[in-house]
Amino acid sequence: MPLPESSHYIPHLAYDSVVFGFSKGKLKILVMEYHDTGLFALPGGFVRKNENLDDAVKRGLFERTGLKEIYLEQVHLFGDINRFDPAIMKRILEANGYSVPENYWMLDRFFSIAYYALIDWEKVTLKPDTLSDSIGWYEIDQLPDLIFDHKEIVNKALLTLRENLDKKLIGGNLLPEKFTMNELQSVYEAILGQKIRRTSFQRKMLSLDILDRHEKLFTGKSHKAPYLYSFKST
Amino acid sequence: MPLPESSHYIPHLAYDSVVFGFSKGKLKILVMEYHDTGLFALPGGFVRKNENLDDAVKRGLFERTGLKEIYLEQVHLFGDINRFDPAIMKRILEANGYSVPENYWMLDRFFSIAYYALIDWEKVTLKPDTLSDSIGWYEIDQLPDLIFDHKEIVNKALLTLRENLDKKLIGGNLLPEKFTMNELQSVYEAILGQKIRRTSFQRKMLSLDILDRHEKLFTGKSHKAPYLYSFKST
DNA sequence: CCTTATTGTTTCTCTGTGAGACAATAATAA
DNA sequence: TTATTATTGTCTCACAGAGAAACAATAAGG
Repeated sequence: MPLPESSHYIPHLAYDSVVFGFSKGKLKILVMEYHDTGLFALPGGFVRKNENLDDAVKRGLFERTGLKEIYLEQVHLFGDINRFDPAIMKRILEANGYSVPENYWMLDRFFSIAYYALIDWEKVTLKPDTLSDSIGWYEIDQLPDLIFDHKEIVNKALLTLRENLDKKLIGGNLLPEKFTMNELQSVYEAILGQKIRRTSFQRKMLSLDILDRHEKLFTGKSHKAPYLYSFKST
Repeated sequence: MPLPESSHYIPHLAYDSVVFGFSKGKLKILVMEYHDTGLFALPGGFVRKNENLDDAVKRGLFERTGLKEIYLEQVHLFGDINRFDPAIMKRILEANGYSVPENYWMLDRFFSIAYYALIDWEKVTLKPDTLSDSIGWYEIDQLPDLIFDHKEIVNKALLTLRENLDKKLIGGNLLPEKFTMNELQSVYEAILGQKIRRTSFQRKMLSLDILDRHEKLFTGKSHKAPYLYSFKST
């Protein structure tokens, strides 16, 4: 596969996505590792010249997760001069066997538009892109060192997610169709990074009138079985 | 003055700023009118190749308002293909007497990063840029037709401002150093677009412990004089 | 049938807000 | 000087929502 051509993409503009998933009570994000470099980064990419910005992000996420319908929110455009380091980009490309021309476009200054995505962890089929040999889930507080300002991007995305937690119905995007109140509470706790009072949370969620109650979930444990809930479709 | 050269600026990326001011009880924004076109637009500009994004926005606002220290918040990156219309840009340039080359960079597709700014209306000295013959204040609900998607940018900026109203201490940036509780309430009402209960507002503001109370303001009206307040510096 | 762990609900308290009442007061009119 | 008027600062009462804890229901195991 040849090096991507400048003529196909908008120069100086990249996107980086913070893909949140939830499993085993922990909030996690997707991180890629580039071939033979030990460098970790957020899944990102470039915008084609005839492509809407949002579509570019969706395309990148589809290629890596197999998901077509993804909940997306824009976070911030990072545009400091020093956020980008062409030496690192060159190292990544060369580690993949490319010989990089002197003024190759991917070594220029880059702005990055950050998005966060919320996905149901179970529905994902991970696939590394051509430059990387792994893509995987990392707990939010156990991330490896990330290139450029990607750590800052993660922090800003998490902050934005927290601010949106009450305004937008976020829980549903990180859980399967049906879930228990306890699971929903765990999602909120993982996002906020703190414990929530069980009874208050249940009362509030039920009073919002956004949940449908379904059959009970019998887990085999020796105690009362919890109800399953789903978010109302309308 | 020659046409701006492509080599000095980041291609495909512009910024547009929604500059909020407050006077006579109304929320207003700055709008420019381009020479001999009848076209109105938000004050915007381009990012120099060796310039931080935030600095570019500050530079543009300084040139038009004379203010160095401006409260800025990023709003959104607008990146749909169809948001930009090269014909309009060509018309603006030609109305200014330029002959525009075939593939001139300013006719390319543009992304626009939107910011809002909050300024003290009294401190501003307005100055149109070279392409426009006027820059002035317009009430938020009496804007002229704006080019491209600038109306949408205004709406999004206002929405973001509302969401930030409680989190960030916004009132102080739109008022002089000292102000009455009534003036502060008017700012909140103008931003929210609805009346607020006087007593609740006063009680809440005072309980937040963010205001210093100063001397009374004697307006000459025949009623009790209100106190002046300022935001605490720390 | 009793125990255990967890869930769903209820109760009590405290805080903050909506709504309105009331007192204070700066200038004007009598 | 005194009464009037408009607006401000404060207080009171009612109500809604959240924190904290108690209590009842119940699925499985012993």
